[in-house]
Amino acid sequence: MTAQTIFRTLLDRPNIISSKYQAKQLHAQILKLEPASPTHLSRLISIYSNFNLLHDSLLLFNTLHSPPVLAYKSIIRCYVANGLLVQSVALFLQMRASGKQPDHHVFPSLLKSCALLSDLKLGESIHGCIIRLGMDFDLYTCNALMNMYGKLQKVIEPALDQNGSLNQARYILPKTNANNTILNQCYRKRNCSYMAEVDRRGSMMDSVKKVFEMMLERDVVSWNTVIAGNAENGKYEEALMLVREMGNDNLKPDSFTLSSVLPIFTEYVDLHKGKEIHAYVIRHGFDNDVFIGSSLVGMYAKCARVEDALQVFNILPQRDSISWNSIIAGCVQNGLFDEGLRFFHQMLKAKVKPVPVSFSSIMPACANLMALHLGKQLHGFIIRGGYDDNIFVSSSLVDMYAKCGYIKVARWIFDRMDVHDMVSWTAIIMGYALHGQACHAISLFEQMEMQGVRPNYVAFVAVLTACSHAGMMNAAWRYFNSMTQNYGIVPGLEHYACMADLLGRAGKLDEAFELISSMHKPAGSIWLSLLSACRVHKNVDLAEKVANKIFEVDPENNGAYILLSNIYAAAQRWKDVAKLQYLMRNKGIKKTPAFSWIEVKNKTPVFVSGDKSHP
DNA sequence: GTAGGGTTAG
Repeated sequence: MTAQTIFRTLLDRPNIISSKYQAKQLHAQILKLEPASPTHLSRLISIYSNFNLLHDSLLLFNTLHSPPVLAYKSIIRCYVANGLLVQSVALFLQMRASGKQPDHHVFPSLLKSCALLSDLKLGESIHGCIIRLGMDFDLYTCNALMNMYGKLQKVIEPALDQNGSLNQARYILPKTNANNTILNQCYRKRNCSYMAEVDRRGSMMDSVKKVFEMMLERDVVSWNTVIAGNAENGKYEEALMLVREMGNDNLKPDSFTLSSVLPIFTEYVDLHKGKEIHAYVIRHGFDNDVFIGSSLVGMYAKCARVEDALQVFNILPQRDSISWNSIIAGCVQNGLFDEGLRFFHQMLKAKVKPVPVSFSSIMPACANLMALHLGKQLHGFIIRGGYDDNIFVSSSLVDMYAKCGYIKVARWIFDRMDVHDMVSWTAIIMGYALHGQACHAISLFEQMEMQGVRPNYVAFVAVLTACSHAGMMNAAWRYFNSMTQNYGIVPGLEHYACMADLLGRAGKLDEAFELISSMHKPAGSIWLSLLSACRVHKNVDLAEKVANKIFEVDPENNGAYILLSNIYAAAQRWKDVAKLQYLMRNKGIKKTPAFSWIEVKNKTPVFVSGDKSHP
């Protein structure tokens, strides 16, 4: 066999080339032997682009006068893999202009570009092109189409208002990561005007369904794509139904299916179903899968099973930044702040680069520990790493500074955010509420409503807390009623607690009693705040009634015993005090002293009740 | 051509 035959064989079967080094060797040898033909050069480009060597591919590509489809396809794929999305679309247009017929290898990467650019119009026109070329029955192309529509739904749906038209302020343009700024800006301008035209002719999930139903053959990727599309867009029952249906095509759930399904049970806080999936994972040998590992950690953490989450994390054979984030968030969400911080440090030590999620997961630990010093250090890290344009990161910073006592810094960060979502509004409103600045809190709440951002359950907790701290009874009732009437949110324990607290402090004890009694299942904690109001307003009769309510639902509530005993003492009913203390001794009830702490000048003094040791 | 993790709660 001559050298030429060997190289031709290699070029015909590019899979034999197994490293970048081999690819470059082959290139060098071919250059030495003969002037390479466009076909051979295209195959080399294809090999280079498979190894993601964009620079080498482009150098070769630019030597071609009329590049063959294979060369175009390889460069487009390589552009997308390197995040040069605008360039990939531009090259596709150039290819069409040169009269080349795209084959079915071109579209999957191109459709991925549309998804990453969040450009529905472009995606739909490429879909049209696919249909005209008769490629709408190609398996890979259809899978990519479904993926694109599913991803677009996820970005566009939340930015649509009630009329189905796009709210520009809520539509966040993706970062195109292109190094050609002018091209990028042109693209964004075009994209904006396109997006403004979007009317909701039907949801993009309908398009996913249509493509799926039209397909002649479906493989496991097709099923996984349509399952993930439904799961990511909150259509949980549809997703689970599809998992059951894929068996009819003789397909079994694989690791992709499972990591799309697990977050559903996490969302449902369904430990039982989650464990069933865990068992399936173990039986089918998916327990080394880092994707599934992260989902399992998240599922156990959400179900308050931190021990199980830790166990899954500890036996993971490999960890990436997402599995670290899962365990960090899992600890923090369950109140294990120090453990969360320890994992964060361990992650840095393991040389895993933090991502925005790492910061938004760890920051609540600083906020709840009121660890200002640490929070500031992380803030520095965030600024240096350029993570501060992330809405999750900024919201967590607003919350941290507010909780650590720096409401002005919190407001400064809030004002410098590009866009505000409901959570960032809620964080700053709650900040003002905690600082007793109800006017600011209420004014911001109204600004939020005016900007068309719908408050949710937590946002009402924030504004009601503000009212309650400032004794603003009328405003509180207005918001409490507006919650159900205008937004259809059923008031929960926290909302009732604010109202009861407010009524109690104002001395309207009977009204408070009535309000709490009207609740479905009032918890002990809410009665306790009324009991405390009874003490302030010296109403012993009601206090006894309230205390009995607490003992009914929570017989071990030591706060209730202490409060009632104090109320008796204040009324000089010493016999009742003694009776109560006898009862407490019998039941083994002891009050754990509460304490507070605050970080001042890098020191954290701790206070107990009546403590005068710190000047 | 397909997957996992995040901010707000007296």
